[in-house]
Amino acid sequence: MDPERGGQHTGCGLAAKITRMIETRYPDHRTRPGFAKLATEIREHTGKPMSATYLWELATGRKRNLTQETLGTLAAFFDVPAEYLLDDGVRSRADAEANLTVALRNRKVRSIALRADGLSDHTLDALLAMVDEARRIERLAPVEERSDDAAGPGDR
Amino acid sequence: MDPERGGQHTGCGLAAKITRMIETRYPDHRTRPGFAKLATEIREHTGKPMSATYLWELATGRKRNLTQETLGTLAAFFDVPAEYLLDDGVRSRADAEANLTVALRNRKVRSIALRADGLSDHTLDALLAMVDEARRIERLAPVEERSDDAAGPGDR
DNA sequence: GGGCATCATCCGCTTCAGCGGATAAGGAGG
DNA sequence: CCTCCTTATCCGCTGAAGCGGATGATGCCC
Repeated sequence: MDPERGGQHTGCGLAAKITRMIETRYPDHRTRPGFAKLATEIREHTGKPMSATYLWELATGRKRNLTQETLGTLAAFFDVPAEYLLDDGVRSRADAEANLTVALRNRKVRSIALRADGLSDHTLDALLAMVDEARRIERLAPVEERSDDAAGPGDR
Repeated sequence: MDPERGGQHTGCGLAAKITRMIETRYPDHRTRPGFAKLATEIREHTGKPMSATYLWELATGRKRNLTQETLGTLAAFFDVPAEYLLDDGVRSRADAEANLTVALRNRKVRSIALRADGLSDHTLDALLAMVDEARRIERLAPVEERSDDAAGPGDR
């Protein structure tokens, strides 16, 4: 059998998310479709296959290791980012920085990130210093970043 | 086999990503480990199972519909956001925003984006000008930014 | 009451993600 | 030369993802 490796079992999360997404999409639980109807709706709406049984298994936590395809189908139908459906134990450290997507709602920050890509390391260091200095001037709290990478030379 | 649903086959992407990630992590292709060694390394580094055969199948495009667990293992080892590994056809509309995560593979760009958040508009403009100037100096192509999502669809 | 629809739940099946254990080819070292 | 290690590639298996088709229960209409 496959024991939980983390010691912290992370199973029930996905089922709750599915249930919540259903409830969100159909707030009136009197007219809420059952799994059969819902599956049909998903199939027609996304063009991808989806069965009532499987939806039930997901909502009750019986199956939780989805494949990309299923993940995409659900994400498309409920219109949530696919990453939101990723099981809680799946995210890597790099994903923690996906929080940063939040920061990027600011359009200008986004532009800066996009344009900084591809610059030389040396220039990036200079920019980094500038932005840090700017934070100091504007009296913002310094950003804490974990720095533990061993050999991570610039990709590309 | 699997009938194409979209008419647009999106298969080769993942294999290329895997290969690129390997090449990125081991730039010297003379000392680059084979799939067997690599699998062992992944296993020891992440604590999750991974087989050499499967790695090869992924890198050659033979298998492409990963489950969350495998996705997480690879994302953790290569230190990329799990969503980056999502196959190209999987992303929902809500994911468009996260496209930019690709640019954020570069660690320093990431830092800059993180720290730029919260700064005043006026400071951001200054930074934007600087980074644009830096691009000019380094003779990088100017970044074209599409302004398509001006009026947010409302979600998030 | 009897029909008809939909519900949640289950059982059994097919398909494929993922792996173990071959195989042959390419070095390094004796 | 032969042996040992690692490589890429393949074959065949197990287990689980995912589905089709039961089942009984509930509610609506006649």
